[in-house]
Amino acid sequence: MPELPEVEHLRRTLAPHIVGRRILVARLRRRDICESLHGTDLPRIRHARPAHLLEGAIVDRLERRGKQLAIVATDERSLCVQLGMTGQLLWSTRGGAPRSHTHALWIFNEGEVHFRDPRRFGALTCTPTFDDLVRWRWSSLGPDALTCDASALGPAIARTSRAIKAALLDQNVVAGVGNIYADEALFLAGIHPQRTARTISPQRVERLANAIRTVLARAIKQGGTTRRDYLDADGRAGNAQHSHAVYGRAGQACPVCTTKLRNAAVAQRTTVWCPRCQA
DNA sequence: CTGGTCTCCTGATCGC
DNA sequence: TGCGATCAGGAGACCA
Repeated sequence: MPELPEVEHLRRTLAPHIVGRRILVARLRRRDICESLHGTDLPRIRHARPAHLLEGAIVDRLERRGKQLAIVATDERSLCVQLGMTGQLLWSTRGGAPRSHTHALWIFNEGEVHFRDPRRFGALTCTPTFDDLVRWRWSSLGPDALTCDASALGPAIARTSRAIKAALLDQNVVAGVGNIYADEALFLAGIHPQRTARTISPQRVERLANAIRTVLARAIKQGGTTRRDYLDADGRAGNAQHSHAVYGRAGQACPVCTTKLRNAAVAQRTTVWCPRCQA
């Protein structure tokens, strides 16, 4: 997905188009990408009705936690969007035929929001209130990576024997870090991705927490990373991919010490690191 | 509970 | 040009 910076940039580009405006029509073109938690105590009811998808509602705000984005209405109905690997929320003013793989759309007086997701790893979750979303979906997430400091990160990794990279990718440990920014943050902190999480010293944990915030904040400023699919609400690609230190640069020179960057699978994910800076 | 592996799906790219 | 293999930014299900 889109990791935290991409979702945050999407939130910022989508908000001006829809906050304060009424959703006239909500259409779900593929039911299996949506689940609704309306009307009962779980676990999950599919076949959301248009009202569950905020039809008739006025958008009050967009909330983000980690990589998840919620559209919250003034009547508290909420719709949580997970972008998966290839999800997009695109704003358009022309009412032409939706692009391929558009699974849901919301029509406003001023334009439309289309949810596209070719690979369909994304999902929509509808809840009667924002509190319900937090309770059922967001309460198990770790601290938001953009604001997490050592006091939040330390306890989260203190007892796990997993590789630190695997821990960072776990949304219940810290919310918002994915494969790209895990590698970038570990590089900036000088920590080997295979290092056992609980053996990292408090000083290094502090350095890692700082690195995570730094890397994510920088990427947000650059509009996120676009490798292939990511676009913001206005259809624009990001620019953060041009300043990655290690991600996507296996075999090339380390930007700090010029050692050849190594790559291997860690936690089943492509991982790149500098064998010298991250000993 | 924990941690590792598998799997869902489409599309771009690469080597033959 | 065509075709199969491989690889992608995620995360929930399943298993030992």
